[in-house]
Amino acid sequence: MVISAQTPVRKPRADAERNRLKLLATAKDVFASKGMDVGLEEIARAAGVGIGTLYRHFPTREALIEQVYRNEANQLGAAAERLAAEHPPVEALRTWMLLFVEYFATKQIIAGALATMVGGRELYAVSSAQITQSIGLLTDRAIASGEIRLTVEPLDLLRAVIGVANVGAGPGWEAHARAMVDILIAGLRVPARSG
Amino acid sequence: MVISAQTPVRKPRADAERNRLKLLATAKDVFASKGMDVGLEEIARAAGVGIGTLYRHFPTREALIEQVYRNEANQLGAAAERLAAEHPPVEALRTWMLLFVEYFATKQIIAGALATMVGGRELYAVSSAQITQSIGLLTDRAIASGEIRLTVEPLDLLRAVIGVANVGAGPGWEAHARAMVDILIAGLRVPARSG
Amino acid sequence: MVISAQTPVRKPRADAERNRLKLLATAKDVFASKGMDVGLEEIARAAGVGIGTLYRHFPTREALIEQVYRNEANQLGAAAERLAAEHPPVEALRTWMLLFVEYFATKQIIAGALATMVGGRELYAVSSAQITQSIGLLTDRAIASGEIRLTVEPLDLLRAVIGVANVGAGPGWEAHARAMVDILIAGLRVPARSG
Amino acid sequence: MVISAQTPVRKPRADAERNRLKLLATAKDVFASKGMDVGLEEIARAAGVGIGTLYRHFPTREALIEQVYRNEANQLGAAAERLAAEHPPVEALRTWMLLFVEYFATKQIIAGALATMVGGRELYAVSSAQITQSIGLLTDRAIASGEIRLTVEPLDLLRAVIGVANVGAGPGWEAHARAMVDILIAGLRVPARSG
DNA sequence: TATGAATGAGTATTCATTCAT
DNA sequence: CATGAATGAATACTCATTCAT
Repeated sequence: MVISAQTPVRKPRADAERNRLKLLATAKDVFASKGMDVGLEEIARAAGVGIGTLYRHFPTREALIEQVYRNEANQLGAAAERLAAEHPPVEALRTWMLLFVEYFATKQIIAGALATMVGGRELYAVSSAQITQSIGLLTDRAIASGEIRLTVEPLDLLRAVIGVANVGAGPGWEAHARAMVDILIAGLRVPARSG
Repeated sequence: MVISAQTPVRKPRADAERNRLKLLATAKDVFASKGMDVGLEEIARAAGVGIGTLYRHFPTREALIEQVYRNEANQLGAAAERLAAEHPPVEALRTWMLLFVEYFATKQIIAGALATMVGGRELYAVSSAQITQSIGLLTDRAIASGEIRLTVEPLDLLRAVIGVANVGAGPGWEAHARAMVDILIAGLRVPARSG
Repeated sequence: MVISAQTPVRKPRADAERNRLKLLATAKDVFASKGMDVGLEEIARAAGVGIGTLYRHFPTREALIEQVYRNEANQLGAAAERLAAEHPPVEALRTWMLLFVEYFATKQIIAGALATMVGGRELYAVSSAQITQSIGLLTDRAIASGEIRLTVEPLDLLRAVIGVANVGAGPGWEAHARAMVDILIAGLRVPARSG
Repeated sequence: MVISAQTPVRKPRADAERNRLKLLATAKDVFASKGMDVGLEEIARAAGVGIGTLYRHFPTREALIEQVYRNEANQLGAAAERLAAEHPPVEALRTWMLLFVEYFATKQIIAGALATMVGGRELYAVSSAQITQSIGLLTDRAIASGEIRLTVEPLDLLRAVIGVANVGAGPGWEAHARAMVDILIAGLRVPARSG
C-alpha cells in the first residue's frame, strides 16, 4: 500500500500525531510558565495549531491536562521499578524522590501542575495511580527492610516535597526540595536500638 | 405592640460589622470548600447579603482574600510568641506546627488558601510576613539550642505540611499532616553524639 | 412658636437649606470637573453629606441635574430681560450670547452640562424653557428691527456656541466661543441694500 | 439534494467579514439611537451575533467606537480632497461642510458620536486627525483666496455645526444644521470694499 | 482532518436608589 | 432630618466548547 506517494500536498496522516505531541509538549511548557489557568487558545497558538485541532485531540481542558501529566508519570513509574530492582530499599526511595524533584524541575513543571497531578481528583486518576504505585512500591520495600516506618501515606511524602516546590516557591526551591527529601528520609528512619 | 425595645429584627447599624464578620467567615468556608476560584456572588449569597454589600466591605476580590487570611495569620502569630515564651525550643516549634495544622483544619481553611497565604504574592504580604516571622522565631530558638539544624528555609517546613494538607487532600489529611510534623521534627534533629 | 431655642443641640432647620445649597454648588463643580457621569456618592462626599441626604433633597439623579442648572438659567434669563430693555436689539443679542459664554466659562460649567441643559430632554424642561425664552426674546427684537434674519431656531445659535465650547474643547475654547458669537452675528446680518 | 452548491445557508468563512461589517453598521445605528452609553450586548443582539463575536472583532468597547468612526472619517477625507481639487475655495468649503452634515445625517450618526469624534480624545486620534486635516485643507484654500477670514480654529466650524446637530437635536436638525453652514460661511466672509 | 469564527454562560465590579437606625 | 449600609440590576470582558467550512 503505497499511499503516501499519492497525497503529497495534503498533510500526511502522521501530522495528526505530530500535532498531538506538539500540543502536549506546548501545554506542559505553557502550564508551567503561565500557571494552570491559561486559556486553551494560548496553548493552541503556542503550538501553532488552531483551537479546533486542540479540541480534536483533547475533548476537554481536563483531558489535556490529564494527558500532559500521564507521560511524565509513566517515566517516573519506569524509574521507580528500575531503582527498586537495582538499589537498596532506602536508597532507592531517596533516589527516586530526588528524581521526582529533579524530573519536574528539569521539565519546568511546577506550580499547580504537580499539585494537580498528585492530587486525588478523578480527572488525573491515571497519572495519580501511577505515581501512587511507584512511591508505594518503594516505601513498601523500605518498610519491609525495617529501616523506616511510615506514619503517613506514602503519597504524603511527595505531597510534602511538592509543598516545598510549589507553595510560594522562590528561586532555589529545587535545592530546598532536595534538602527536604533528606529531612523526610531522616525523619522516617527507625532509630537504631541503643542497647 | 412594643416591638422596638426588644426586637433587633431590623438590621441595626451594628449589623455592618456583623455583616463584615459574616462575610469573612463565609468566605473562608466557601474558599475552603469550593476552591479559591468561587465567584464572589456565591460568597455573598452564602453570607445572606447582596453582592453590593460584599463590595462595600471588601472593594476587590483580593482585598477579601487578604482580610480572610490576615485574621488567621494574626492569631497564629500571637500563639507563636506565647509558645516561645513558655516552652522549650523544639517543643514550642513542634506544638506551633501542630497548631498550624489544627488551626486551619478547624477553620476549614485548606486548598489553595494556604498555598496562597504562605506564598510570596505581594497581596498577602502582611499575612505572609506574619507567618514567616512566627516560624522564624521558633526555628531560631530551636537551632540556637543545638537540638536541630536547618538545611531549608523555615518556611519550607510549613510548605511541606501544607503540601500534605493541600495536595489532593483526602479525608484524614489532618492526621497525616500532624504525623508529618513529627516526621519533620525528627528529620531535623541533630543526632546525639554516640561517643 | 419659639422652637429654635429649645433645640440647641440638634441642627437647626436652616441646615436643611444649607445642605441643599451646598449640594447644588458641589454638584455643579463636580459635574464640571469630572464630567456628567460622576457617581452621586462622590458628589455627596464632596459636599460633606451622606448619600441619603442628597436623595432627600433630590429624589433622582436627574432631579439634581435639573436643579443645578435651573439656577444658572434663571440668572441668564434675568440678564436677557435687562439687556433687551437697555440695549439696541443686535447688540443686546450679541452681548447676551457673550454673557452666555462667559457665564458658563466662569462657573466652570462645560462639558455635557450645557448640552444637557439646552438639550430638549424633558428632564430639563424648566431650565431649557427659560433659556429658550431668553434667546427668543432677543432674536425676536433683532429680527423685528430688520437687522438680522434667522434661518434656524434661535436656540441653534446657542447650540453652535455650545458646540465650540464643548466638542473636544481644548484650552482657549472660551476665546473661540466668543469669536464664534461674532461670526454668527455677522452671518445673520441682513446685507445692506446696495442700490 | 444538491445543497452545497447554492446555499450559503450555513455561515461560511466569509461571514466573519460580514459579521464585522454588520457589527460596525449596527453599532453606528445603535450608538446614534440609544446614545454612546448603550451596552455592547445590545449591539451584539441587534446585529444578530453573540457578544463573544463582537469581542472577537473588537477587543474593547473603545476599539469598536474607534472603528465605527474611522470609516466615516476616511470617506469624508476623500471627499475633501476631491472638492478641493474641483471647486472654488469657498464653495468647496461650504459643500464639504454640507456633506459633513448630510453624511452623518444619512448615516444616523448623531449624539455623542460626533462629539466624540471631533473631540480630542486620543482614542479617536486617527479619525480626529483625518477630519482636522480635511477642514484645514479647505479653510486654508479659502483664506488664501482672500474671500474669508478665520478668527477661530477650522475645527470650530465643525464644532458649531455639531452643536446644532447634537445638542438637544429635535426633528429638523438636519435642515437647521445646513442653514447653520450658510450662516457660518456668511459670517466668515470678508466684506467687500465699498469704495 | 484542521481551522478559527461563533457562542453564551460566567466573573468582577459599579452605581442609582432604598431603608433601617 | 441625616446617615450610610444594603441592594441588585447592569456592564465590560473572558473562556471553554461547538460547528460550519
